[in-house]
Amino acid sequence: MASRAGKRLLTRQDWIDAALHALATGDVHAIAVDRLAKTLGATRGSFYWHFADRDALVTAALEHWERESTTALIPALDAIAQPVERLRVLFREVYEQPADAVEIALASAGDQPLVEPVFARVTKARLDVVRRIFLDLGLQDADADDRAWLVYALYIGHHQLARAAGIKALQPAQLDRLVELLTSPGARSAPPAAEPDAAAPGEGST
Amino acid sequence: MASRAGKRLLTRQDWIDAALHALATGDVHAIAVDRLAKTLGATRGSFYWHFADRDALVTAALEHWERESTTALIPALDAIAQPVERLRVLFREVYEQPADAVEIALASAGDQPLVEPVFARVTKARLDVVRRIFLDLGLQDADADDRAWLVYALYIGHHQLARAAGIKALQPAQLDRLVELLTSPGARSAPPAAEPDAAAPGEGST
DNA sequence: GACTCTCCATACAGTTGTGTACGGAAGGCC
DNA sequence: GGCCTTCCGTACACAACTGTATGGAGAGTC
Repeated sequence: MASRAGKRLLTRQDWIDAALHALATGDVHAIAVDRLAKTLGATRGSFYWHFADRDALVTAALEHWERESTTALIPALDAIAQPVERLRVLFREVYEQPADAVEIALASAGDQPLVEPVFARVTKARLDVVRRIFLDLGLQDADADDRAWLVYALYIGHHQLARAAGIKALQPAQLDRLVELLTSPGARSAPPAAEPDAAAPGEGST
Repeated sequence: MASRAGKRLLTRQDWIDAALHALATGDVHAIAVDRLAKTLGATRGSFYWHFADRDALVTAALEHWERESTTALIPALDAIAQPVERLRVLFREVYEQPADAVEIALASAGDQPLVEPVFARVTKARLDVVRRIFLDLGLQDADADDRAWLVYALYIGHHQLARAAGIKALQPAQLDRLVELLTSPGARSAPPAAEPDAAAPGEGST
């Protein structure tokens, strides 16, 4: 890119990358203009030329993450015709990776105004992908919803658990057993959910 | 408790409760002495009499949460002899509740020095409870480990997902299908793990 | 009624962060 | 070779937060 006096000039993307790196090694609060400037060897004067304020940087970083981690990956997955194979590829690409630190950082910041809409979009898009897998397997709508929810909850939980318990990644044999369990007829035979009116989670026992 | 000039005096527990409430509605950074003092109608002078510093409050709050949310609940669960019923009770108590906001806040702060040891202890204790259920069901060690991991990852993921996707709680019918799926022979029939060499079988369960 | 202990308010110092104002250097344009 | 645009450093005002020092009011004690 452009340079001046031998020194490379910073781009908007440089700040975004630095923000995502800070997010990965910390939390949303770690995206601090002060600290980013220090790591980039610049001052806040540079930052406020590229961005209106800190919120603009956070927003741009989240949108970048949304594209890289979700939007851009879906077409390649959908191109796989066999649903079981699609699930297997998904698991292999996604469960075997070490936990995505950005994702973990965002998961708990889901109530912050800047994070919430992005995270909701990503969640919905990913759930849709998995749901289509089970629909292609012949499951009913409600069953596919349940199963997709299960798979994705598992995905999120695994990454969190991996960090807390020090488990690095799923073993291939575990993956195979997992796919087998999830694609088994199993609970699929349940009646198409004439949901009982119950589900009054009001009482909080301990 | 004690009072002075009609005004109730604050206790150590008052500050801990306020800290946990702040944690539940925000993140770890939300535990700020300044703000807590404001919500309690006191000043930091009071706080620094009860606690050495902010870290002491955070530590005390985390230990309180550990007892209330895990340590104190295990004996009652273990008292249930039938493993399937134990799993069902666990799910009913735990999955039907709205997401524990403290837990979600802590999950992503798992790398912070103050949070990490507590969260690791809680994770291990809960995994042990579930693992015992599957051992009592007759599963081999490795299978019980896998299944426990699956159940607990599901638990964590469900709560996160519920917040992101706006799902409130599992319906009873979904719960039943879930228990059925998880206790089904399913992947249990997999050969007793002649793990491919790539697999370090221990997977660091401690 | 002086004395002490408990609990808290006030005041101050220091740190870290945001955002703005302004100036200035480097390089392209003519 | 003046001029303008791009990019960034410096300086300042301000807010939120931590931690410390100190004093003092209330209540119990003798």
